[in-house]
Amino acid sequence: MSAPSGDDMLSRGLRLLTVLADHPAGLGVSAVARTAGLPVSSAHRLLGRLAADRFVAYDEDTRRYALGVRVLELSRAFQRSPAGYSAAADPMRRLAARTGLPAIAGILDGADVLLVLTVQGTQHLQLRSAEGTRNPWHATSLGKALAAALPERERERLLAGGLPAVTDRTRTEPGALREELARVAARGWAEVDEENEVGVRSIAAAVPDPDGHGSPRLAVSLGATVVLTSAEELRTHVPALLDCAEEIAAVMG
Amino acid sequence: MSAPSGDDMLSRGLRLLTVLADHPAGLGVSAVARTAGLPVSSAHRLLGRLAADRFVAYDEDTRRYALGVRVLELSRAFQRSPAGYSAAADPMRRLAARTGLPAIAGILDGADVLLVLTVQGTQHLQLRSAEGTRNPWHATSLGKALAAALPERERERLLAGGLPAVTDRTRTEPGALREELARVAARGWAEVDEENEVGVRSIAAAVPDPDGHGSPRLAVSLGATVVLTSAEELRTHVPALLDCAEEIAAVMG
DNA sequence: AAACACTTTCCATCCCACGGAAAAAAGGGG
DNA sequence: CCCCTTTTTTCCGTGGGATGGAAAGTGTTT
Repeated sequence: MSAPSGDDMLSRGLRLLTVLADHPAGLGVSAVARTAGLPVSSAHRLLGRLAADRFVAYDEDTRRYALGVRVLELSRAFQRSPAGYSAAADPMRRLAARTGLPAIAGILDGADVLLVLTVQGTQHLQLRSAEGTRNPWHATSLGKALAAALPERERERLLAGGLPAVTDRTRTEPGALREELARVAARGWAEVDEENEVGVRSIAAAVPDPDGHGSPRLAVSLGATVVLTSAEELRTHVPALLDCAEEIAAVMG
Repeated sequence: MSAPSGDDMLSRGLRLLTVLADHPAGLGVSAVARTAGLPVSSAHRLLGRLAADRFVAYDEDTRRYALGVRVLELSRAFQRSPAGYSAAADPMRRLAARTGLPAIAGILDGADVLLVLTVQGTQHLQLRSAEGTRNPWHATSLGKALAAALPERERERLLAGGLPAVTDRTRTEPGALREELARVAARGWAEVDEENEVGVRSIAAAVPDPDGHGSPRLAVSLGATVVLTSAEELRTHVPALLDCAEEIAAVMG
């Protein structure tokens, strides 16, 4: 809820990393310091340390800092870890093969859905590897599926946290969304129609919690373009989607 | 050469991250402290900060720490940055489509080749997304292609740095390897035959430096299994490989 | 040339990271 | 069930190093 990070050297350094993550083209010392809210000399020192460990790359010519190669290694390790949900990859591949559509797995992280695994479909709609992307929970089918399965307290907290419009189809009314989540919980899957991105619709189902208790951490979705796939056609894949979700639950148990 | 990192709070925290990266299953406080060479209380404090920023995930039930979701976001940002070589993706996709083989791009990082971009081939040989993987430079075609294009000083430093055997086909003689690199430099492409992984052969070409001066940072390779593709057949793809390397150079210039 | 913006270095002050130690908690045998 | 071991967590006094303002160095714009 409140500021998650302290202000020690470590948290400051990590903050610099996220600042650089928001500026892939690279940033100078003072620009980094400005956006991170730090004195220039401190930023300079911290960036030096980070660069020594190659978590940031320093371009001597342009005198700019950007993320370094070490972050790649970390993410690879993460994706292989249980938290990386690599166990979900095989069921998702089968789902994508059966339906021809791209399959995406995501988790709820704060008020965002974080995409953790993507499998390309066979159609020529190739979504760029989106792992690590954030989206507002209320604008995505993954987010709705996950929110619907949440304990009431947390679900209400999400609803109270603000529902900004992403497209002009995004639901922004807490009341209407609450009702939709009830329907989602009842039937076991969620749906989104150009609420997050114009031209894209998707369906999603939460992966049942293998532990039996607690709410699902993970959800799977199928995406499609509105021009190629009607809402009705997309719904025909709901059984396959639910199968996949249960397969994943079985594998992770 | 020497220890690259200092021993302040920041470097220690980053070291903990790499420790956790080596243990995807998760580790307890004392195990982390042991492998990182830190007092338990210090590791405990640092892990707490890292967890507060969600760079590590803490499982309250098992009391184990593992990498957290924030690293995913960082890597995504990295892959989109110029250093992530996303510009190479399109030429590589074309190369993979033309040849049917998986294409891989890598850079030299110390004595290792770090894979930064992979594109699946159309054959059923699907290499697992390998971005972030390290391999000894002298056992890979990418490494040979990059080393051959290096200034002599640096190339000799690599040769002097030790050439451990990976498979029983790995070249471990500095003299022989030096000669091979000379041939690679002359003809513009490198080749590897089960020197890094049994059953896999590959060819690689360095991407000419767009700046004109300086040595290439990036190389592209095509991989194949020995059972499906003979060395001769693989060599027929050399022109396509060189084309791709030049396309990438053009795009990045 | 002068004014400006940025990067890098320097250093005295002060704060906070440090780690040993102890407490608390969690297993694990007998 | 209790004792013993291992691990996790908390506590706290000390000292070293992080801190940030200022100045020097560097390059760019008007």
